[in-house]
Amino acid sequence: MICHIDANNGIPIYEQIERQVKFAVAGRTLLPGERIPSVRDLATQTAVNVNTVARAYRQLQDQGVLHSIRGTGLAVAQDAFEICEAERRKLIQARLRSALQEAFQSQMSLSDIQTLVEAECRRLSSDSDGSP
Amino acid sequence: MICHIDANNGIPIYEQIERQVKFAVAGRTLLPGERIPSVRDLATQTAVNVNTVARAYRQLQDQGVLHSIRGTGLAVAQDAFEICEAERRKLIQARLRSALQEAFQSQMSLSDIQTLVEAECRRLSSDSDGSP
Amino acid sequence: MICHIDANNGIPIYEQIERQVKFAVAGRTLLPGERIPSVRDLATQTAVNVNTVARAYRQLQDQGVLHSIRGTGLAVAQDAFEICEAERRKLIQARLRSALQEAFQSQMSLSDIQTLVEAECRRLSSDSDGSP
Amino acid sequence: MICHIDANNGIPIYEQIERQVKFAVAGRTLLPGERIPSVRDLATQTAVNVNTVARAYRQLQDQGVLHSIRGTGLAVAQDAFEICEAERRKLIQARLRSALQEAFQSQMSLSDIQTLVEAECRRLSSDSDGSP
DNA sequence: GTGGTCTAGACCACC
DNA sequence: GTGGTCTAGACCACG
Repeated sequence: MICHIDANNGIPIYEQIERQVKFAVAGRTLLPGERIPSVRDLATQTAVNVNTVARAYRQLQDQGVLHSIRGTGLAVAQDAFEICEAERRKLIQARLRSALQEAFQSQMSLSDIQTLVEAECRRLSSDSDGSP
Repeated sequence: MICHIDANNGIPIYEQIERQVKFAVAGRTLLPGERIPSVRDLATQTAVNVNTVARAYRQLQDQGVLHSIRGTGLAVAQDAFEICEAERRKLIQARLRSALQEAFQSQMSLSDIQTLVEAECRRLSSDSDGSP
Repeated sequence: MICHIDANNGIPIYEQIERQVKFAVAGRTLLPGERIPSVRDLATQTAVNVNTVARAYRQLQDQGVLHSIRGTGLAVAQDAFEICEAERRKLIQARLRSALQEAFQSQMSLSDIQTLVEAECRRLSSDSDGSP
Repeated sequence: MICHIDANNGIPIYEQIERQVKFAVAGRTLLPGERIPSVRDLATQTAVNVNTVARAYRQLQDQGVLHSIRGTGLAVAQDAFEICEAERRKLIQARLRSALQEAFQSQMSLSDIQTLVEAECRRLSSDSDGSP
């Protein structure tokens, strides 16, 4: 599993890790039962402190996404996929909704909003498609 | 001018005030030259700390949206409308962009995203249309 | 609020704090809406590291027992009493159950168990009653 | 001898094994002189690491419950019954005591506690009695 | 080797 | 003043 951390984007590092693990599970990159990298491995790999990774993993355990096998490490829980998929949808929907709501409330017209959304979508797909 | 503050949504209170003032100017609710509520009034009205309101006002002054009238308080600057309109677009675009980006990065397909956006737009326009 | 910590009883310190806060709420010592000691205060008062107290408080927030008032501190949530009361009952019941179950499974007779329980209860009530 | 291990209940696995061996001896399921499963057998049978079983056995030897028969394995010591019976009482009493103590400290009344205990006892005896 | 806990000390944003 | 995050380094129990 690969994990990209941006230490200066305002979002707490442990939350970035949390989210990326969840999204990986929701996207079938991480399968139920599979072991995840040890805290020490992920810490060195991402140049983040061990405690920070441990915190992310701990919170994922609290949410039932991971479960610990004593002395052996952490693995994705059997029912993690459902949890993560629901979570992903919820997170994305919430942010999208608040953004659109703000746009709408500030008296921007619906067609203006649509135009903006389409422009962004084009940008995103071209970023991932052709030119890097 | 009415200002709604949510103390626990993660967005700094002073920033919420800033945004709402700017959006009010951009939406012609606050007109250039018009006086705005005193720091104390807005503070008591919104149950927010005086320092926090003062900070928001100060930053609005720094950006040229407000200007002080000696001994009388603060008023909307003459060229505030242009500033705020541009600002509004920028702010909304930024938030929308980051929301869409996240959706896209989480391996949600573009068509799924579009569907979600449309659903939200319908919800918003129906909220403002018929039933309150 | 007073909090007693035993650093060497095997139970994590943050968990001891968590439990004592919950029990205080369940026992009406801490009332909904009431402010709790700041992390720094409780830390010095109990001779525990600030981070450890902060962790306990954070987990209590996650469970909806506390809520933070930005820049002001933490307070007991409005519906904390119900949560804590249920939690208390659950915790106690679980431990009692597992203890009794073990006793029973090891072929100790029910009357023996009852005797043991009564002896303990007498000990406990006399500890708190008369002689210290 | 049958041994049930729960890898994630907080109690160290070696301790679970220790307890269960002792309780088996105290309950006349394992008789003095009888051989116990080899480290490897118990390990595979319970899906536990060999080292962990070895550790449990070693500690049982240290306490005089088991003794090694050169080249043949381990057997229950001749005076193991007395040791284990006393130990069983001690272990059960300790756990029961701490559970009751916690209940009491959390401001639950003695009569409430008694009620809870009785309910649990009823449940236990009915579980073993009629319906499996 | 694994995760878990704790400490100490620093820095930040917010009020 | 408040809580929140992060780092560094230590120690522990478990396998």
